Amino acid sequence: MQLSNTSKYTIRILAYMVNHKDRSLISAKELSENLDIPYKFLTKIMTELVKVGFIESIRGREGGYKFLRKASEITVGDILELFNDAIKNEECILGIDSCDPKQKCALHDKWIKSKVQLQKMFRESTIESIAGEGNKI
Amino acid sequence: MQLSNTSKYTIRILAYMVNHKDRSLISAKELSENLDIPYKFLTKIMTELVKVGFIESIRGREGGYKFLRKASEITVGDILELFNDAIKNEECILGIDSCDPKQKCALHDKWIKSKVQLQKMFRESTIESIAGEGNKI
DNA sequence: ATTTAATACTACCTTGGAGTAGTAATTAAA
DNA sequence: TTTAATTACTACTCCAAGGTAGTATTAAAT
Repeated sequence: MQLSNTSKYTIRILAYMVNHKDRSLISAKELSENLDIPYKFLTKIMTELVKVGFIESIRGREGGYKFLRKASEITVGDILELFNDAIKNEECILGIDSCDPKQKCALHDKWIKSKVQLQKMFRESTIESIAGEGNKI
Repeated sequence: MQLSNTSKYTIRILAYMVNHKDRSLISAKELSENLDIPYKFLTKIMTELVKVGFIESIRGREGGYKFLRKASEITVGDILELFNDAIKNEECILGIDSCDPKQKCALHDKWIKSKVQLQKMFRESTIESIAGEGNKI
């Protein structure tokens, strides 16, 4: 029960970029070293983030990445969605296909309560809120 | 963000066995068919459950499995522990090694709140409570 | 022009979870 | 004593996540 590394990395990458918004471009090398993420794996993620439009890339010497969207408009939930890592709403925690409000599995109601709280947390955690306040990244 | 199939299957297997406690033995075939779990994968899990002492097996014709422990004394949490599927208490949700109360990651406090609720739910959900009440299994 | 530092692309390797196949061992029934 | 029905064991396959390697492309600095 945990997030994928790709999601965890992405959250930290975007938060780092927002924390250094003053600088026009940030390189993969800097991100890799400061966030302790394997360089090659990181660049793979970055290319994906470029493709979905979260960031922009400038190639060539002195190149790097730039955060494109508003930090207050991207949430942890969005990132989890992107990497298919979110908690699916229909999905029964015990994997029972036909589990629904009429014929519930034993954990149904309790799980919904936890699930709603988790989803709320993910949805309300913007990159902006994660970046600021001297939080560890 | 979900449980492993092995954990899901095990919860349902044990609940089914408790629901049929009147019968002395239950076969892998019956479990596989009624719970819609791949036969070979199920027997692999059963052997594991025998090894950790949750159930007992009788080999040979007319053989099968028997629930050994008290249904009120095995929890979903125990099962998640068994398959290394539980939420680890020390583990930062963003995967930051040095995340602790003194130097927190941005999700730290919110995550703890959700985590505690989840752990409580898993710890309080005994096989007995899952089995009864006409719940879907 | 050449070099250098950067991103992008293609192809691979590794690991663990999930699942399958075949056979051995066991034991009651026939 | 043979057969049938069961669990146990060994050894695989398949797939996706995580990660690595090498090369191509780009563009500023020299």
